[in-house]
Amino acid sequence: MLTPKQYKLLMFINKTTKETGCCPSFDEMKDAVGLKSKSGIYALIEALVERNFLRKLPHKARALEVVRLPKLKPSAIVAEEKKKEEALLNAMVEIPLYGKIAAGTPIEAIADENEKFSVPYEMVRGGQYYALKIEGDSMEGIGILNGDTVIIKKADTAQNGDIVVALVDNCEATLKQIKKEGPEVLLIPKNDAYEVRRLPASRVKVQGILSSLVRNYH
Amino acid sequence: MLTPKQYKLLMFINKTTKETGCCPSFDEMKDAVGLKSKSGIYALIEALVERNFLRKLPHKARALEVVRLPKLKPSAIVAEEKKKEEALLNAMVEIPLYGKIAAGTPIEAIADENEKFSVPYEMVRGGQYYALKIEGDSMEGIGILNGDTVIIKKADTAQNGDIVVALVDNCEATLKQIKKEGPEVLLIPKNDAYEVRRLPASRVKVQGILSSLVRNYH
DNA sequence: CGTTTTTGTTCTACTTTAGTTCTTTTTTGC
DNA sequence: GCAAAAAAGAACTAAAGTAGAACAAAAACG
Repeated sequence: MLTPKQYKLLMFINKTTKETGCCPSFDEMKDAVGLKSKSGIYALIEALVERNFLRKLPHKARALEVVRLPKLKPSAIVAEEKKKEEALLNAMVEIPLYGKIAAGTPIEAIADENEKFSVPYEMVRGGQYYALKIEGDSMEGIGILNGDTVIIKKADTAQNGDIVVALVDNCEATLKQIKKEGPEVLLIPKNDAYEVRRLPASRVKVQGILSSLVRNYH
Repeated sequence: MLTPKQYKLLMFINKTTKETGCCPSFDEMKDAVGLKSKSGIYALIEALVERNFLRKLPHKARALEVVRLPKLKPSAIVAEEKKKEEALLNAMVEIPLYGKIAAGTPIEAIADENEKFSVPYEMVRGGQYYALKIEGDSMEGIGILNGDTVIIKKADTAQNGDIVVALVDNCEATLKQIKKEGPEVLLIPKNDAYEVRRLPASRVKVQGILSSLVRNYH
């Protein structure tokens, strides 16, 4: 349908008009698709207009409109994206470190937007993740220790038995195993020194599921 | 679609109309977008009317109406995409994954050169590191569980109390806490079901010190 | 009401930015 | 290695933006 260059240009035009609200100029386009002369852009745009992907208001500058987008990506683009994905596999990703969460007595999970935690991309593929620093020993029984960093996948539902970040009464967050019992929810610590909390389901919100754990010794 | 100036003016008109309840005058607009003459504003407005972003009630002053605004992506999405790009630049380091090590009965640390484990660079800064997969439960007491991956810093000496990879009789490697007692060395599991091994120092070689731990839950 | 002030429109002249067309060069695929 | 396609580059045309002034129309005001 489209050549890779045409596809790439069309996507760039679509993206920038949506992001900035105004159409890019030919020079901006040539930089974006990696050409050194805008005559090439002209040819690509003519082709896209002819195929009815773009419309241009005649005798106007910066006046292109995306008519439609192709359903299929050119195979060259698909291959390129696969390569990018592979590159990501060897890259690191920063996820927000939202602060400390009690594995003992519950405290608020403080949302400090500035702190970041770096993890391998594979750990956080497909989904939104954040990190929390464990404070307390209530989950010691399953090897989650004071000072560990846990990586949480955002979710608002969980299976019975999952370790979840649970928000109680909209003000205190805690890491516990969850178990549903009819209209009630059990928050189960993994340390005999702590007691299971039994709460009406309405007071408990799941904010994420434990996905990984990282501990540094020295 | 729009030129940058047109976009800026449209946004200004939209904003002030909503905030003050009445449309700004041409002079206010020229100050807002940084022009010194309002004739330019006139031209911009004509262009916006022509593109159907504005409507003006004829023979009225301060009588512009915003018909529509260009569709923008939510800024959150824009920011997220930018972050993804930046993530590509973040480097990860691959360290050898030497195979499974018993945290229970000792087995050989199999040196499989091909397997790699990716970790954030910060975790393995300054020193040589390798990864091992934990098999067994002998270190459960300090939160090192079956299936965990531990990151070991190469070293041939250790402090009392360190968790080390110890090679016994040059053939079996195991992860244990180490303690020196005169001519002997104690290898201490952290699970009451296992017994402390007491060996002459000559039979035990330290091959590394536990540095970090990574656990994946799902 | 008519006068003053504010506001909008038009015109000219000019600069900058953007789009088009053409020729030459490079790349690509048989 | 040759023909076709793609890209680069220069030269040109067109549109957008800038500025100032003159003027017309609408709003404000006593």
